[in-house]
Formats: sequence, structure tokens, C-alpha cells
Amino acid sequence: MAVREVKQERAARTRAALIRAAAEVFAESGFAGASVSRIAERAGLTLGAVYFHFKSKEELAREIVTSQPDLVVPPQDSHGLQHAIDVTLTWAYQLLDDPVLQAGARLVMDQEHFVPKSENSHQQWMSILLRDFRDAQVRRELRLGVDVEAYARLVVSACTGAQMQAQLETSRSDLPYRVEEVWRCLLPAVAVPSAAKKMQFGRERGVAE
Amino acid sequence: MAVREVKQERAARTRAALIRAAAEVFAESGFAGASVSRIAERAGLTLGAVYFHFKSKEELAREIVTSQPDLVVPPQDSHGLQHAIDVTLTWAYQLLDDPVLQAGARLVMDQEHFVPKSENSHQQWMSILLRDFRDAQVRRELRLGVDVEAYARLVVSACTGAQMQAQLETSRSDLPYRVEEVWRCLLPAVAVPSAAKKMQFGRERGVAE
DNA sequence: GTCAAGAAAAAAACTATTCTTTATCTTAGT
DNA sequence: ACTAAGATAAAGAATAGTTTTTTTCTTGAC
Repeated sequence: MAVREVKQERAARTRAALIRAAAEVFAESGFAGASVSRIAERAGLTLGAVYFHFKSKEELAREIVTSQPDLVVPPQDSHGLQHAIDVTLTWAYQLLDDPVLQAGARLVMDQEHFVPKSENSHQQWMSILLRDFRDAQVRRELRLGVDVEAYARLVVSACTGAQMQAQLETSRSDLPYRVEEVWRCLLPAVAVPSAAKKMQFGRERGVAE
Repeated sequence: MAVREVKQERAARTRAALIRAAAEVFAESGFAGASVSRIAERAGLTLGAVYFHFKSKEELAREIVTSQPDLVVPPQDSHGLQHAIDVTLTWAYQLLDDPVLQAGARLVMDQEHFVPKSENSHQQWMSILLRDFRDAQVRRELRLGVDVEAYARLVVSACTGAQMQAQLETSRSDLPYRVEEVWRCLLPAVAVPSAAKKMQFGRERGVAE
């Protein structure tokens, strides 16, 4: 071949290790508080390795923030309201031991410095939940006249806030419970009673068995 | 006098200027991202002045975070649900141009490093809202069987989250609207219809005329 | 299998800035 | 004028992010 397009497999592993290490350190200390040396050290590598794969600390963080929503895939395939619930619950459970999601949560505020506004994580979650709520509306699960955009925003806000509270008070361990609580508070206002009654929560909704 | 207890008025002004400058810089860049030199510079003072009044950068931040709830005093004196609404709206309006509140919002996650868990800002807001909800319960404004703790937590989470979204998307300017939206979504679930109808929103609830 | 070329990573160097402390000067009260 | 408080200016030691140089590893051609 004329042009070399060599991708070594070792390089891929190194890159993954760096992203994971960076996520851990970002999750602990935020963007400014995390140092590139500490990231390299955590990955068992050196500064040179970092700057070979990423052109700056910002790019490393951007990579982590923008990859968020793809990481959360609910085990069941559900629709409408139940899908909205499943996504948030999956997110909550997965956050418990996925450093990349944890970093995403910690970098929420920092991202304005290195992520284009249209790709920030809030917008991403908003569009997912909005789709679910509209779907729910078509399925006649929602009460008449509910403002779907308002409720989608509220769910995103509430989950973000719940994550922070959980982090401060129980180092995140009860986040899934808090998310479930959010829904139990909200359902009476959004859903028609018959639909509300059908909704399923619990661990099996967020984690594949 | 035997013991000197001299507090110069210049010192008080300097201290206030430092806190304000620190709040501005913390609000822009978070804890780790803010440098003490920049804080001093912003206040029109020097490093020595900072370290004369505060023994470390952490103490400066702690001072700002723990003074939060006292800063928010609704203009009207209301009770029960309406008071809960008033507090959150006042907070939202005041946040628009109070750097200390802005810093408090930005330091939410950082505070775990320098604020004792029992004094973190979430707990402070929780106890205020919890008191209001219990009060509302006594006044028969709430629907039967609502979990007041859950709803108090939800309001705090939702406001925290709303603040972040507002920051990312409109540099905070529509935060009051978003907070009002939170309540409109929530009221049907918490309040009995007669009480919900009576609730008042709008600018006059958050800002003295 | 050998070997050279390029990719991947390590090691080291650079400049700037970090937080904090020290020594020095200025201001205010008695 | 004397003393202590309040502030400046300067310095120190560590670490920041990034770039450059050097070494090690991987790959494909012979």
C-alpha cells in the first residue's frame, strides 16, 4: 500500500488505559484539579504517552464528556415512559462503578471551556428524554396538557442534582434509590394513573441479570 | 485597655473586597482553577493581604460556601408551600448578580474537600425546605400521604440541576423562569388543588419592589 | 530470520505559574 | 513618638502543561 495506516494494538490498549485513568482522576479532582502527570502515573505510563495520543489535557476531557450518552444502554427494550425510567436507572447503576460516567458527572460545569454548547451533556440527555416523553404522549400514558419539554428538563435537572447530593452524602452509593424516588414523586403529576401503576423499577431495570 | 482588640475599619473593607473578588473568581473557574494571585489582583490588593486575612485558599472558599443560606431572605413573609417557593425564587433572582451565591453554586462539588459533611450547602437547603413542607402539611396544603422528605430532596436537586443547565445554556439569565417551571411541574403532585391554585410566582416573589 | 523505517512510549527539559512564607514598609491609635 | 495592625514586595519550593530528545517496540519487505 502506498500510504501507511498502521494502528498497533498496543496503542489501542494504551489509549484506553489513558482514558480510564483520566476519567478516574477527573472524577476525583475536576478538570483544573487533575494534573496530566497524575493521569499518566495512574495509567502506569509517562507524560510522553499522554501527549502522543492526545494533543492536550482539554482534548482528553472532551473525549470523555462527549462519549457519555452512548455508554448508557438499558438492558430491556422498552418504550415511552418506561424507557425514560430505564435510561435514568441504568445511568444511576452504571455510574456506581464506571469512572467515565463519574467523570462526566464531575465535569458538568467545566465542560463549558472545552465542549461546544450544542454537544454538552445536558443537551444530549434532554434530547433522549424528550423523545421518550413524546413517545409516551402518543401512547396516551401522559395526563392531558402536560408540558413535555418542561418535564424532560426537570428530570435531567433532578438526576444531575441527585447525583451531586448522593456524591456528597453517601459517595454515590444510594444514587439509584434517589433516582427511583424522583420518579415516584413525579409520576402522579405526569402520568395517567393507569400508566403510572404499570411502571417498573428495581435493580433489574438498570442492570442486566 | 489592657488587651488590644483593635479592628480597623480599613481591614473590614479589605476583607469584604477579598471575599467578593474570591467569589467572582471561584464562580468563573471553580476551586482548583482559581489562583490566589488572580483573586488578589481582582480585589486590587496583593498576595500578602490575602494571607493576612485568611490562612489558606481553602479557608477563603469555606467562608464563602458556609455563608450561603443566610444570604437568601425572601422579601415577603410567607408560610408553608408559598415560603418554599419564595425561598427558591429569591435564590434564583439573587443568583443573577450576587457573586457569592454564584460561587456557592460553582463550588458544590469542590466543597467536599474543605467543608465538614454536616455543613455542606445541600444539607442547609434541605433543612429549610423540609421545615416548609412540614409546615405546609400542618396547614393541609399537601395531598395525603406525600413523602415530605422525598419532595424536599427533589426540590433541592431540581434547583441545583436547573442552575447548571441555565449556566450552560443562557449564562444563568433564565434561572428564575426555570425554577418557576420546576414548581409548576411539581405542584400537581404535592399540593391539593385548592392550595396549588393559590400559589404566587413572578418577580415580586423573589425581589423586593 | 534479518533489518530498516516508522510508530509508540520513555526520559528529560522548559517556561510559567502554583500556594505559601518572609521580610519590609505604611498606616492608625494612644 | 511608639507600637501593633494592616498591607506590600519579594522570594522559595513545588508542580503545572507542554515540547523536545531519546529509546524501545512493531511491522512489513526482503
